[in-house]
Amino acid sequence: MEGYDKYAFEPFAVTVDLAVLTIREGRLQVLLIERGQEPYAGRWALPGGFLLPHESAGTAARRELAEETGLADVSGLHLEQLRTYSEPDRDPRMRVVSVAYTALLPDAPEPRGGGDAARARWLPYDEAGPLAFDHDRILADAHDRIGAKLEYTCIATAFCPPEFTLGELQQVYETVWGTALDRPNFRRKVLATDGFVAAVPGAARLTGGRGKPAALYRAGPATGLHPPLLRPPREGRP
Amino acid sequence: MEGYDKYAFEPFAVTVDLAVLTIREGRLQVLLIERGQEPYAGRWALPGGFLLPHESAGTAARRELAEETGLADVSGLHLEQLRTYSEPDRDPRMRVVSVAYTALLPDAPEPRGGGDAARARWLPYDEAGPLAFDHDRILADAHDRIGAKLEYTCIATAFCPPEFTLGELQQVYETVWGTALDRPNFRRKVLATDGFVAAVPGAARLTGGRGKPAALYRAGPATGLHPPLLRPPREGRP
DNA sequence: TTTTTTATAGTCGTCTCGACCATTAATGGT
DNA sequence: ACCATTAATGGTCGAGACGACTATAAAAAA
Repeated sequence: MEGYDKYAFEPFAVTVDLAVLTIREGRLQVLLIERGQEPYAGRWALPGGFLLPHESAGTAARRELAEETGLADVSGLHLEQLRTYSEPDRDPRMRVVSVAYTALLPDAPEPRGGGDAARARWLPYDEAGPLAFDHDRILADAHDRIGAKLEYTCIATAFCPPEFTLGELQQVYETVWGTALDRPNFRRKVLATDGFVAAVPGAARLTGGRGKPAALYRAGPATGLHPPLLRPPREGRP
Repeated sequence: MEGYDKYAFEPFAVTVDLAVLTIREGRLQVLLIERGQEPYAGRWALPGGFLLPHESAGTAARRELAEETGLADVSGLHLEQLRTYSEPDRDPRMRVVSVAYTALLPDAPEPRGGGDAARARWLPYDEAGPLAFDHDRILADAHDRIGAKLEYTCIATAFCPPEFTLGELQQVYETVWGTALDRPNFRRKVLATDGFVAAVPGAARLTGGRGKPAALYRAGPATGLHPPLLRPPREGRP
């Protein structure tokens, strides 16, 4: 922050990129848009765009999220800064520094193609082939971060609708981590963690299919998990 | 990343800011430089500077770290991106987007005033009065992040010299967290965590003052802590 | 020598967690 | 109507981790 007068500084273009994640059909899916022009024409990319002159990166991210998903109200969604990507050659045309954000959505409406005429769609995380720019890296970083934060925060509820069953919450963990969890143990842990979830008092229940109907819960006031809900250690020991 | 031709984009200045932390005299201290010019002339600020045209933020951060600390070799130091600050009014002169980094130093040489003629010094974290710009916020975020990462990573060794005692390692935790830990329990936990520390085979020992000499350890190959070393819960329950 | 200081070793009870098994309440098929 | 299936919920049991605490060892200071 020193040397304003001593050193010349280069102007950069600053953008935000969004890794918008949801769980559809039991799979982790990501919102992608198809690029219409070079470079990477025809390739899929994370949604994003330039910061407007008087916008912070967070504000720009929320604006882009609204535009790209077509949702009327994005104020309640979980939006979190991931990290900033600034490799000099990450955009072949010019110097672009991008602040990446991760957004978590509960339900998954088919995206109404955003402001641009580009196509937009959900794609399963593991099928999101090679993306444009360094977006593969950004997406992988987002997945890592979310997986880690499931352990010691309550963000799993951000993937769920306002009222959800413990089975749905468990599916979030299993889908993001790619591992199976023991249902009674998961239940015991979640209910023992103060403020994680709150039972819907009306003893309401949901009928999703067959089997005993499940009790409904809402997200609780807690944000952190103490002690954490640890991911089961990988089997293979190299 | 769409709309290059549709929307005009504003050029921004991009800087890096560094929260350089160390432990001196049993206290968490931060490297600060005194601003010589307006705005915030005479105030203390985090070191930092503009990205050079062909530099990534990480490269710029490491360069600034070397310049500011005067250390010959900063390649082994722990340097990690914290987050990006982009509020439109964070610098009264112009639009500046800053990528903040956290650096952890083992020993703490008195800083040789960097390239700029500004004064540089270590200051205890809790005495780092009001800083210039939004640097109070950045510094607090860095402290939060480091405190959290002590729980589930091995970064504590980044505060220690190449060879250290378990007592020194424990002091890192106690200083950053501001809590006392039980020595035998801390020892048991660290030694039980595979790859956290490795005993120096020569049965070497260090004489720091009185008392029984302690065995020396080096940082192990592990980076994560499974299960984590949880911070003791705060006493007051609001 | 005695006291002080710090490192290291060990104990014990509580709590958590993983791996199970059992029960309940719904659906679908015969 | 009956039974198999499915999923939620409830509970048990043993291993392990952790907090609190006591004891021993090895050095310097008094």
